[in-house]
Amino acid sequence: MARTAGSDGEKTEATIREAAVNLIARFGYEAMSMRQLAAEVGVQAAALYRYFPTKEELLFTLMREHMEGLTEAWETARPVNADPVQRLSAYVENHITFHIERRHATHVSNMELRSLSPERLTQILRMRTAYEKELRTILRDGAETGTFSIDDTGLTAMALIQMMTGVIVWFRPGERLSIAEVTTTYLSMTMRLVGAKIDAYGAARPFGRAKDAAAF
Amino acid sequence: MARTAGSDGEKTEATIREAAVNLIARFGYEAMSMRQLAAEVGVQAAALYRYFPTKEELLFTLMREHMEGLTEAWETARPVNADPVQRLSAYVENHITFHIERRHATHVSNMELRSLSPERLTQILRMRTAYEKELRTILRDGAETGTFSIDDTGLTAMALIQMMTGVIVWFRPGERLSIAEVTTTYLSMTMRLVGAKIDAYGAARPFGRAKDAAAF
DNA sequence: GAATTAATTAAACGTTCGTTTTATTATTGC
DNA sequence: GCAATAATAAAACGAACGTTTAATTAATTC
Repeated sequence: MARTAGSDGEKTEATIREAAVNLIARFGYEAMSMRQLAAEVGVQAAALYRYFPTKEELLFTLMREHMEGLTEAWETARPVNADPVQRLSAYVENHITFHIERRHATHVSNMELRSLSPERLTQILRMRTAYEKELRTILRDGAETGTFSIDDTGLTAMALIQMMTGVIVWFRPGERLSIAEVTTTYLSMTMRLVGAKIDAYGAARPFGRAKDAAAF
Repeated sequence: MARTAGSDGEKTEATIREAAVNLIARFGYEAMSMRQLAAEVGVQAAALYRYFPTKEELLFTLMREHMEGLTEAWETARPVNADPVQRLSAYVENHITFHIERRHATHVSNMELRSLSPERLTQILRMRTAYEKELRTILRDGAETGTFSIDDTGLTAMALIQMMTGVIVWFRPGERLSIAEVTTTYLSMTMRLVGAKIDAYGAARPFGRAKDAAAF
């Protein structure tokens, strides 16, 4: 009926975050109750409010940190002074790896946007748009230099992102394919989709050369 | 406080279906209350239970009919005795057209699966799997005859479906692009993604010949 | 070791939810 | 035009929801 032995705020907060991502991904934000979350964490529902003032703020925190993580991952992975093929390769690889490794958090960020207040929705969408713009820039550069042949840059960017993010719907770790195999195949499909020149792509390939060269 | 003048069961049921699809697509199944739905229809909440025994049965009905509609549309559109390129073209065209014209129902069928009971979920997933299998068959046939060059048939099918269905996320009728323009561009991207031979595709093209020939 | 602060429980609050019950009126069939 | 039935309204049910308040104990500080 009060503070329990060995209790630690930082640990509790981390446990809440983790449990919330899993529960929301599985049941949905609206369907997850604060009591259910508290039970999963091992505390009473009231204890959650020491860490997050409202249920929506908890959701927003999860989404914001997911988007920040994605942006940071890309800033780290983004090659400097590279040609469009290399940059597109890096984007695809980073996107798929990041999303597969954070399947549940991605599910939350993609499916629960409508549960955010307008202001918070705008904030998340702004981060998402900025991230997607990076891809559009790569595609446009590649189209202008003749490396890619693309009808509609914006439409192609959306198609690629939907295709790549869709991996989390069917991918299950430890089954038929490894992350690396999935990434390789998606890289190959992406390059064909944007009409990348074989030579330019072949020269830029970071891994899996033999199998993919045949795929073209 | 009882039956109202001009009330008609069939009309009311149709109105409920329509309003439910829109509300669930906008707010989500869990977030939509039966009272909210009733208000949208213009009746009391109790009246809904004359048409659907539970909220979940209502959701299931909407999903089942959406999947049945998709299956029927494909059975009508499916070409007989056609080569893989023609069949893939028909599949893409049917899929995109159907989904764009039923954006809200598609949203419901894709996002609210976790609100179904296990038995109903299985039933919907069975219909979906059967529909997706049609695409895998086309891809496999094309790969075997050398018309397509594909790494992994199952993976490519999932990638294509995610890419095509993703249209409903960003497409808004009456904006920059028409349905036909979107379909044409997606057809072009699809054919490149599966490595279709240009000649075979060009010969099979049902529409938009000039623009798309250039796209390859 | 006393005072302070951090972490939590237990209980309750008002609201809303899906659903049921009962009564009432419009329409239809004969 | 009268009985049967279809279509609704009004009110209520118990349960669950997000959240708040107050009390209580563990850990930390000095």
